[in-house]
Amino acid sequence: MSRTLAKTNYTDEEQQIAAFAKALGHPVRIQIVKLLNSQSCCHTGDLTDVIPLAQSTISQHLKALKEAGLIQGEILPPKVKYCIHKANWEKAEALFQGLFNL
Amino acid sequence: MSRTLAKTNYTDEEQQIAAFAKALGHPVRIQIVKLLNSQSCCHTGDLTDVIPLAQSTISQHLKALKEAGLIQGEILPPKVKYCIHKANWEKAEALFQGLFNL
DNA sequence: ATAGTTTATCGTGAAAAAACGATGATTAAC
DNA sequence: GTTAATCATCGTTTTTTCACGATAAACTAT
Repeated sequence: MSRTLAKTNYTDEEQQIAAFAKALGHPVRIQIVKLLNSQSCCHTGDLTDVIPLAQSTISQHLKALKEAGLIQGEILPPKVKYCIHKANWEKAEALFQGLFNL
Repeated sequence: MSRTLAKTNYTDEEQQIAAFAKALGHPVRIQIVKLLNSQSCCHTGDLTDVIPLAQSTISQHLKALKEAGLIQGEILPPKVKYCIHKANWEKAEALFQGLFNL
């Protein structure tokens, strides 16, 4: 079976750092992670108060950050508490540091 | 005149780091900046040898990195020599460092 | 002048991102 | 059981990204 005719040929590290970078590639998401870092955590509602975007839009951005692994959400009915995913955050930090200190 | 009904309200810093992150948000572009950092500089042709993508596609990615300010190109006919834009690279480094050390 | 090399740009198509309103799901409080 | 609150998901539209081939631009070398 011939699959992947066009080889991808990126290292895991390259893909990982690109994924982190992509997740941080929007000013709203920068705002969000900065907020989550300053306060230890916060709810979606807190964000909709601060950010002039529709609630559904903010939810989408949170999903993007979550899928990249940079944040995590704890369901705490009827709210959801979002926090930085510390382990992955530090992983991202290390990757960027490695990239810039070549 | 009413313009900008939906206020943007991002700081320059947030926009700047998001722009840098966005430019780094693709594995090929990570590969490219890594290459440009290891060798001091290189030509587009060198990249097309290493990366299995069409020449026009690579040129597009170089353009994205250039517009973000992370690299610069010196026309050296008939070739173009690409290098890291050192000042902006260090600016990006500082911004990411600031983001991660909150 | 002709031909060759190198790179950017144009035009296109497919896929993903960004934004919104509306709807659903879940739980708390009454 | 109704109602209110909180958040995610769905469906949609618009814009942007990614990739390609083809063409154009610029300079070398013959």
